[in-house]
Amino acid sequence: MPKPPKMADIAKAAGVSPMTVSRAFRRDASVGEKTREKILQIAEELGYVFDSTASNLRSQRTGFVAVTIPSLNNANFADTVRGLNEALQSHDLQLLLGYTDYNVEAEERLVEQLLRRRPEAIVVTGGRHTERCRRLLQNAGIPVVETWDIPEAPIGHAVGFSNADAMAQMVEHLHGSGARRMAFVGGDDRGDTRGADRRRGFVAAARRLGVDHRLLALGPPPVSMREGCKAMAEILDDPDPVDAVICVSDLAAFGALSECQRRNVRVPEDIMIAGFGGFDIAEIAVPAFSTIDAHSFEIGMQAGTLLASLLRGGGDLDRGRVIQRIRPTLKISRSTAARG
Amino acid sequence: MPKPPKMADIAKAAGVSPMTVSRAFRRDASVGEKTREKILQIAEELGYVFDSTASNLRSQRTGFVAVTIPSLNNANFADTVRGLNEALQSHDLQLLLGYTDYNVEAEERLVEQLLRRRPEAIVVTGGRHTERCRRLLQNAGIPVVETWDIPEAPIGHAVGFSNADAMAQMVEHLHGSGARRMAFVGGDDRGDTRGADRRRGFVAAARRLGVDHRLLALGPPPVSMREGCKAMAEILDDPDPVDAVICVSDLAAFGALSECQRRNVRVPEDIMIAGFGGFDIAEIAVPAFSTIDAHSFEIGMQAGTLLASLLRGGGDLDRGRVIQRIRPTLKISRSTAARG
DNA sequence: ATAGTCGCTGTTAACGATACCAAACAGGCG
DNA sequence: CGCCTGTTTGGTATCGTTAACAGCGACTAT
Repeated sequence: MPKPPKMADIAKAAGVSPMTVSRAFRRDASVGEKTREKILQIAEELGYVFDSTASNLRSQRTGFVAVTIPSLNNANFADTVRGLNEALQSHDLQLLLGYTDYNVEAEERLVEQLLRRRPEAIVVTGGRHTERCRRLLQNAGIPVVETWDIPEAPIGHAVGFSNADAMAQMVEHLHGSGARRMAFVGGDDRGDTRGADRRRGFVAAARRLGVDHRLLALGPPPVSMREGCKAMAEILDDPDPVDAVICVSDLAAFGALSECQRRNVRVPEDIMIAGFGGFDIAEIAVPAFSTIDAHSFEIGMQAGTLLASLLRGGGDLDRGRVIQRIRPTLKISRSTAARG
Repeated sequence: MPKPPKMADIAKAAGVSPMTVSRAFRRDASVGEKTREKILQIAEELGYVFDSTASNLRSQRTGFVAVTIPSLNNANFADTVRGLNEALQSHDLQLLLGYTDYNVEAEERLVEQLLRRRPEAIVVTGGRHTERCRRLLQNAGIPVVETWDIPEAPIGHAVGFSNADAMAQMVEHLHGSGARRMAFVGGDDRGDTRGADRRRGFVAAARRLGVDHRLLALGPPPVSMREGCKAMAEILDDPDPVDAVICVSDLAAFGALSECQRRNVRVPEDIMIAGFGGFDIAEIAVPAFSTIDAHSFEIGMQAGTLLASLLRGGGDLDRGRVIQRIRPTLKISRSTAARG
């Protein structure tokens, strides 16, 4: 098997210097139009594939943007990644994706692994990190964006919202619909700081409104539909049930809703249900249930746009620390309608 | 801002040669245990982060496995990616992910872009590619795995199943439950070859069984819940409705189911519904609906395991072309129960 | 004692592209 | 015709690591 051709081979075949071939492969470079076409054609014929490993080393630019998310199998984070990708791909920036499985130690390892690849920027989910992880990010010398939270002490930029406030809004809405005894269904939140923040917001708002409240924890995140079923089963089996159930995610909320249907418990007449995330299912389920749309896609898009302008934007790099606050939307549906 | 340290700096600080530092950072290399510890400690103190761009170039190994999937926002593909990741991460192989948006031209561009990064292997979804894309993959000189289909003429290895056969199985099941007039709800399938295969399987089986059948196409993939609603609305508005509806994905099936609930159409008594994908929702919805579990995670896991053994497995690289056939599981639920 | 083996460390020269600088060339203008 | 400006092209050194090989001391077997 012959070795694959390199630029020097193309150069020889085209009767130009390797430098000219290099220029022919880049948008910005100045090469005669005819020369470029000839070079590209010869490259195609010889089956040349540009080698970015060499380019990366010499130019000290990889075109990578590293991204850490807790889990791929979560429509919210997937949407954020989609937004990032959309904003970045037109600038020749490639996502380098890794997941942390809702675990800050795993995040630290992952971040180190990603930084070895010399990304030009890094996007992390959440604002809680190990000490060493913070240090790594700070010293990396590249733009850092924390998403989904607005951390108290951001490392670099941030695009997110207050999970606690968003949840508090939902509690107020339910209270306005007449709910007086509420349950919060969440997961263990050692690693899921967003889940923990939502729970905090729930408790704070419930206290403030003087609403009776209880908490259910359901094992490690991500909290799925099945867990929602179990939680609702537990709630309904309780001799002294609640008026309203708020779930840490729409998946759990749907599980809860389905459990009600199985038992012929009416929603919202017998019990109200609300979720979090703005998933399609909240709108499609019967009855549709109330949720909070955190605008996952938008979060990614904004983080991506910010990075694109920082990395490829020309001169105005010094806009300092950017804290982008997204406003989650409360989407009210029949599942939390006030009782006639 | 001082420049970040490189191996030579660590070497100087530790009083050893750069080569020894290099060895200290690798598992396999032979370095004195004391020396290694000292080097790693000094590296940590100086905030050194290993630079794989240089390593990649010199060693001609990147540790990348490139993956193309149609869309991240699809639980099935996300599961496959999760399986891949699980199988590969313990071998120091990083996924390099890109999406094609169900478009073979976009796939071609993506594959070229990915190959520039010199991955050690590439996993693509599906068996249909542009001519140039096939050529690129063939000439890349790395293992190629096609997943989710078993192509007629595989480029390299394959891990998948016959979408057509799987769907035919479902048609047979519905026929066995008494359905005699069926509709298939799918998307435009210019790019979605898996969707197209499922439709083919549906038509073939329906013909074979002499079952009346019709097709609904609902715009570009991915087909979502909303499209399922619309399709079911159309079907129910038809003065001459069908017995059973098979959807190209579970999301569409759930949409269809919810439309029935809105209209108080009973499932399965008035109409049967089946989906595809083995999503959680099929099991949780009320009624639970029948689906085909394609074992998405397993597909990724097997592709990953295969690659790990090819790339890191030692000597037995020559096992030739591997065609791994996954057997999808028909999961039968109440939505397609035979009428009493 | 001597050769052979093993474990560890050092030296040199790449990997394949591009930054940087210099040179060749074309065209415009007085 | 010569000078100047701007575009296109070429030569050289280099990015930071590691493959390949050599060297050195310690230990074992004969």
